[in-house]
Amino acid sequence: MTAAANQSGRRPTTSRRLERAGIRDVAAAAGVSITTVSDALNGKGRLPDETRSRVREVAERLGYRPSAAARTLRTGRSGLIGLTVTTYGEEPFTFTEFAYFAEMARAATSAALGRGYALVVLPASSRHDVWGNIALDGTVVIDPPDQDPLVSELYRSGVPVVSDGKPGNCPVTAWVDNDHEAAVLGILDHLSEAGARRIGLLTGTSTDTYTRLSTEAYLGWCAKVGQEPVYETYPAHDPAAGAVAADRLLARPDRPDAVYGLFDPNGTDLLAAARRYGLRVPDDLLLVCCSESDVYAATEPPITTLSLKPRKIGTTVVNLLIDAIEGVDSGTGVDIARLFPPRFRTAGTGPPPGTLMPTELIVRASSQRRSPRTTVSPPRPPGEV
Amino acid sequence: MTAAANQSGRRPTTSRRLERAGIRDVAAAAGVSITTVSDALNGKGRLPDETRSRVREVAERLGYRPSAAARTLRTGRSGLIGLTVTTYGEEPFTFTEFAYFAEMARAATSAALGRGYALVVLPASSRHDVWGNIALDGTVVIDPPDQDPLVSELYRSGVPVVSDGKPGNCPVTAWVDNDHEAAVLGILDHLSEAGARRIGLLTGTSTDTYTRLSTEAYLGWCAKVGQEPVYETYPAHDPAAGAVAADRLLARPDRPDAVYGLFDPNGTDLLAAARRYGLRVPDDLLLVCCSESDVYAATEPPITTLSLKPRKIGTTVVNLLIDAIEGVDSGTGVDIARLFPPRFRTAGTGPPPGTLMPTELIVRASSQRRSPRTTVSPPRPPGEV
DNA sequence: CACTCATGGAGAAACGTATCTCCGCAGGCT
DNA sequence: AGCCTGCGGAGATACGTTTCTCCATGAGTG
Repeated sequence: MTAAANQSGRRPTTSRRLERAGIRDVAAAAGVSITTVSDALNGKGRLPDETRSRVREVAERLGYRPSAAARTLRTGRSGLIGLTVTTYGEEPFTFTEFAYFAEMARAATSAALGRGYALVVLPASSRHDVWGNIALDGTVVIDPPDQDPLVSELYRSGVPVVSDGKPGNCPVTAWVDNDHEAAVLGILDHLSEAGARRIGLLTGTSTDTYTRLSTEAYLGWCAKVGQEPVYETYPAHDPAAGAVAADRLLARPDRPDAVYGLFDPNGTDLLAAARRYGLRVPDDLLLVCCSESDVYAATEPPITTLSLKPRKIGTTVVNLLIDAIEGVDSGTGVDIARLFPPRFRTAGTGPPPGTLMPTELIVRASSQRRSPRTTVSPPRPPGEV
Repeated sequence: MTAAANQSGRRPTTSRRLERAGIRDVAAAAGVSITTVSDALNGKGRLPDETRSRVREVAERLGYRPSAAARTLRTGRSGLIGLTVTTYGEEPFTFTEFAYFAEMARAATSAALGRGYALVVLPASSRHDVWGNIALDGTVVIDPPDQDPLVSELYRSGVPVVSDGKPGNCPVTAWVDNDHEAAVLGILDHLSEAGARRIGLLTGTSTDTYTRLSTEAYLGWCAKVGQEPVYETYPAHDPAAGAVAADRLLARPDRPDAVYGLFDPNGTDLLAAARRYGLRVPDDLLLVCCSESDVYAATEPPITTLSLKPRKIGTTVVNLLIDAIEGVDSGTGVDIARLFPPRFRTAGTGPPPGTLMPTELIVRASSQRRSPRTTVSPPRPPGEV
C-alpha cells in the first residue's frame, strides 16, 4: 500500500524466516522508509518526535540490532582501538612490569569504554595475518622499539597511533611517558638523605626506553656526586634471573648500602638475598623498587616503591588517541601541531605530541633509617568489619 | 583494452588520489577482473600459479590491504571474540583473582591469535552502547551470574558463548571450570595429613561459582569428619577487608591450627596476622592459599598455593569457542551435542558442554610440619647467569 | 565431425547501513 | 495569485568485499 510495501518487495532469495531483522524489515513494519528508520534511531534528520518514538518502538519489538560491520563499512569507523604490546619471546604480554601492564590496560579499557570505544589486544608479533583483518580506528602502542615497522605502517596508512613510552624514531601522533629521569633522581636523593653512602642499581639488559632512561639517569647522578656506579643487569623478562642478579649485587666486594631495583619482583628478591647475607633492612641496607603491587606494604619490613601511575597513563593515552581519531577527518599528512588546538580535555597543560606524567614514591620502612619502630608491631585487637 | 579497462571506468566521483587502493585498483593495474584478484589473494578459484603470483605482486606494490569491514559484512565473520568479565563495582576487571584473570586473558589472547582471531575486552556492564556496535563471532564469559541477561541475549541471537566457570542458568554453548570441590577436598586432606586438627577457611561473601562451590566443599568436609567449621567471610573485591578478616580468623577463641584462604592476597595477610599474634608458620599454623602469584615462593616461609591453572583454562575456553564458531554454519538452534563431532583437538576427552580442569597444589614449607629445614638457608655463592 | 569437459576468468548480485539529493505539500508573505 | 520557506520524508547510491553464475575456448573422444 504505502511506499513500504514495494520496498520490502525486494529480497528475492528463498524464504528465510530465521534471519535477524534488518533495517529494511523495521522500515516495512513501521510503514516508513529506510532513511527514516536510520534517522530516527541515530537521532539525526528532522523528524517529529512521534515518528521517532514509533520507529524506535517497532525496532525494539523486532529485536533489531544494527549491523556493526555495515555501519563500519559505511562510516569508516569501527569503534575499535588496538592495544599493542611489545612481546619478549613467545608470550603475548611482557612479563616484566606485569602489574604495570595489567593496570594500564585496565585503565585504558575503562577510559575507552567510557567514550564508546572497545579495546582489542594485539601483540606486535602477529603480522598481517590478523592485523590487517581488523578495522581499527587507532592504536595504542606500549613502548615501541626504535624504527618499529608496524607503527610506521600504521601511521602511514592513516591510523592514529599514540604510544606509551617515548618513541625512538617512530612517527606517532602523540606519546605519553613518565619522567623517568626525575623519578630516578628523586629516589637517589631520597636514599642519600636516609644516609646511603653507596647506592646500587638492579637494572635490565633490554634497550627499551624505561630501562635506558633510568640507567642513564643513575649513571649521570653517579658522575655528578662522584660515586662509583654499582649495578648489575639481567634479562628482565626472565623471572628467575632477577633473583640471581640480586644475589650477585649483594655479593660484590663493593657491596652497596642501598639498592634501587627497576623491576617489580626485585623487591622480594633483594629482601631474600639480604636475608641470606644476614643484612638487616633498613639498618644495613636501604631498599626501593619500582612496583605497582601492594604486596610490598605487607612485607617484613614494608618496602618503599615507585609507582609509574599506570592508571593515569592508560587513561591519558586513550584520551589522546580518541581525541586524534575524532578531532580531524582523516589524517592524511596533517601536521601534528594543528591536531588538537581547542578540544584538549586534560587541562590545557602539556605540549600535545609528548606528555610527561609524574611518578609517585610510596615511602615505607625499607628506605628510612629513622623509622619510629622497626620491630614487630604489637598485636592489634580484632577490629570491626 | 581488456575487460579491466571498463571496470575501472566507474568511480565517477572527484579525483581523490590519496585514497587507499581497493580491490578495483588492483584489478585494473593487473589487467584482470575483481573476481580474479579476490581468488588469487584468498587462494580460491582455479587459477594458474602465474596469474596468482602476478596479482599478488601487483597488490603488494600498490600496498593493497583488504577492508576488514567489507569482508566482515560479506562473510559474516569478523575474527573478533569478546572477552567479558563480570564487574564488581566500577572497575572493568575484577580485583579478586586478579592474577588469575590476567593469566587467563593472556592465554586466551594467545590461543585466539594462534587461530587467527583477536580478543576484545568488554565488561558486562556497558550495555548496548558498545556491545551492539561490535561484530563478534563469539564470546568468552568469565563467571557469568545466574540468569545473566547479556549471555541470554547473545546466545539467542546466535552468537556462540563459552563460559569460564560453570554457568547457573545461562544457556551457553559450552563451559570450562576447575574441579573446585576436588581441589578443596585435596587441600583439606593435605592439611590433615600434615597434622592439622582444626582447619579454618577464609572465604568471600559474593555468590560466584568459585566461592560458593569451594565453601560448600569445605562445609561438607567438616560435616563428614566431624569438625566444627571455622571460617570468616569478607567482600573479596575489597583489598583492605582481607587483612581484617585474616586477623579476625586468628583472633577467634577457637583459633584454627591451619587455614586455607580462597583469594590471592590471603597468603600475605594471614602471614602478617600470624606474625602479629606470635604464631610461627608452619609450626603453630599451617597455611595454604589460592594464588597464581609466585611471590609465595619467596616469602618467609614460602607458602603452599593452589593454582587454578588459568593458562589451561584460557586456552581451552578459546579453543572450544572457535570450534563452535567454525564448526557449524550459523547456530540456529542446532543441538549442542552434535556441535563438535570430529574436530575436537584437545584430545578426545571431555564431554563438550562442560569440561572440568584439574587444579595444581604447589606444596611449600607453610603446609609441612616435617620440613627439612625451616631456618634461613646458608648464603649461596653468586652463581653463573 | 559433433560432443563433452576442463580450464581460465568475467559479470553481477548481494551484505546492511548512512547519507546526499530531491520532492511534495502547506501556510504565510508580497 | 504567485512565491518562498520549512517540514517530513522517500530514492538512490556508495562503502569494498566475496561468491554464485555463467561464458568462451581449446583439447580430447565417440
